[in-house]
Amino acid sequence: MRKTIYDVAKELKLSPGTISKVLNNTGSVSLSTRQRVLHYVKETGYVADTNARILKSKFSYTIGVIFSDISLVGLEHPFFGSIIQSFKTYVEKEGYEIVFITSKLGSNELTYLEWCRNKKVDGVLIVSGNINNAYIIELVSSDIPCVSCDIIMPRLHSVMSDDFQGVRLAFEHALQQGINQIGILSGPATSRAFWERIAAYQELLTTYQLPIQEEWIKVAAGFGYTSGYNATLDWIKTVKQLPKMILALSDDLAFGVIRALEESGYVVPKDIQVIGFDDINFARLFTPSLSTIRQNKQMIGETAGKMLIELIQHGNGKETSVQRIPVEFIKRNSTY
Amino acid sequence: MRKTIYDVAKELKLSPGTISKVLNNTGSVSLSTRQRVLHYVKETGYVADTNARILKSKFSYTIGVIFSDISLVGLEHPFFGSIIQSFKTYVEKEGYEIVFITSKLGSNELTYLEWCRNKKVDGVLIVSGNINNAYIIELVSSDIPCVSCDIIMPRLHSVMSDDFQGVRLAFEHALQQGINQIGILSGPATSRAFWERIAAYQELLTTYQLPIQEEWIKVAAGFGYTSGYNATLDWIKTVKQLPKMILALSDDLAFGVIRALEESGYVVPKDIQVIGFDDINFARLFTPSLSTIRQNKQMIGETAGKMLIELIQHGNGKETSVQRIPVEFIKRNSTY
DNA sequence: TTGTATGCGTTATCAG
DNA sequence: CTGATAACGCATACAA
Repeated sequence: MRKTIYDVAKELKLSPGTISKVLNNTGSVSLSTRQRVLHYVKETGYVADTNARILKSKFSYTIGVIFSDISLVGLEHPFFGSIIQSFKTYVEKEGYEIVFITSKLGSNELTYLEWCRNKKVDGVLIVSGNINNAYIIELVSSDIPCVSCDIIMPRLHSVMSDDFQGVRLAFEHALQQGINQIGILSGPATSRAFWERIAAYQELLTTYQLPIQEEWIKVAAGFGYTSGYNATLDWIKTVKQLPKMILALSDDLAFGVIRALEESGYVVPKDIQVIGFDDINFARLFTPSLSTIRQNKQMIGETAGKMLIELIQHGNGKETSVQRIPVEFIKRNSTY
Repeated sequence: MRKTIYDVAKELKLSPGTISKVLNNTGSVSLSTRQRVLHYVKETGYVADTNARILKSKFSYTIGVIFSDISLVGLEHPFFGSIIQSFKTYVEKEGYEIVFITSKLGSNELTYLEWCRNKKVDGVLIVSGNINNAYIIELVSSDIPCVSCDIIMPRLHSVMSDDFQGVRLAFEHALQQGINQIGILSGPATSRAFWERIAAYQELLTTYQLPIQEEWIKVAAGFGYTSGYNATLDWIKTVKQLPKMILALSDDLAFGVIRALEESGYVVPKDIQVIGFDDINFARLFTPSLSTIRQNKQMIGETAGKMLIELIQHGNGKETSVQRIPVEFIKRNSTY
């Protein structure tokens, strides 16, 4: 049997209450006994039972993670997977633990909020999810601190890349070379990141006084390589004239774009330059190596962790905020 | 406040004990009241408090996952990340939940076993870890069911790829073409998968009566692209004659091999054919697209889940076993 | 400052 | 078959 707080109390000839106090830094206890307890605890390796503790108190030192499997890739997602990892690393350093929220507990179907109440999670990271999902709305509307690194909603704190800056960097790289025929290939506009970048694209066109050409905005059916590939083939077939530079809104899409262009007889970057978005690991290994807008996944995850813990510990949490993490243009061989 | 078992007892004019019985399918209760309770519970959405439940019983319906961050990439690991994902999906379907074991709880340092005892995890998946790690040994030696998809130890059940078959497939592909100069590029032999494949390589050489040439076994310093690249450059510099086919023991390494060969003036596959191992997503997008030994990550994760749950529920668990999942040769353009 | 008592929400063991 | 009642291990308000 595991050692309980009663055991250590007995061995130290103290009361369980006193032990609890020094372990939680609460109440008042004399320095000498405090040290005696601390010392004993360290020697013996006693640590309070987590479940009993959570049952009794209102906190759990646990953070829930919502990862709606949009594309069913889950943890292997090249972008969100990294963010979760750095978030996890950060909050664990702070003594928290992460656990995936699943909308079912054993065999019971639960809403996210019910699940969180049941587990008494202190806060939740919404990695990705749908703004219109009723469960998400319910959760965000509750008193549980939430931070997201993908979606933006009222009463939700978000941390994500500076998408506008990303698109602007692509523009600047084009204009520097005197290129003003810039196209954009997006994934499904159901994703905030995508439509926000499209909006940035449109705004920048007018900023730089470039003609808006609807046919230079192409939307692929999915998020991955194949979608980018197919969309580009279709694009080539239907457009009067292709732009000189294409900004693909994810590296995966960009890979598809490039292959489709090549197979259609275009040379990248000579005929058309291509820029990706994300800078996933393989961007540099692709042929041609991919110029791209690097998102700082590590900082996004870490910042989200910092922000969430701050909200948990010092409350004042239900205002809307969006913190933007700078992106960076990485020049490789798919552009000049 | 959340609804408790007392509330539903009161509303149904029953005792809490009875409610508990029907919820847990234990003890005996009349069909009529059982149905009444079940119905009420479904209507009202009551679900028992997890922490109270775990506190009282000895199980938690929770599975711990150990993922020693060998290479610090964590969840983004292109191979293990996928396995965890499919494992997670499977066990969640069975009503279990996964949680990462971290060797610290709040601010306390714990051994894996202590951590598991504290959390009362029902079983653990050891995704990757070191055979000589004292914590791992302690855990595996305990009564807690463990399954691994990377390491092999006494009293541990393992499920992993059929590495011997993988190497054999590479050999067969070479011999089919009349090629008998086969080299192997490995990562650090601290990894079971690597040294096991090297052993298979050596065994197959004698099986097929090919001369053993020590200089055709090359060991890179790390696991990734750069390691493969550097090792290959070094290889080229020091070897009398390169083999006609190189089996790289991971796709990442293979990418490095190919780039190094190309930069040294060799043409892949004309001069030298290269085969990878894993079939990560990017393998088909590399140039040339990578022929590789595909590991069935999905089945590994699922099988591990199935096996672990079986052990949890029907015990009889502390024998050593190794279940091998078939691999598959995927022909692409880095070989003929 | 320390100890005692009660409750957190369950499950399980008994009587009835 | 059903209902009290006692743990489970801890935290906390309160009494000493």
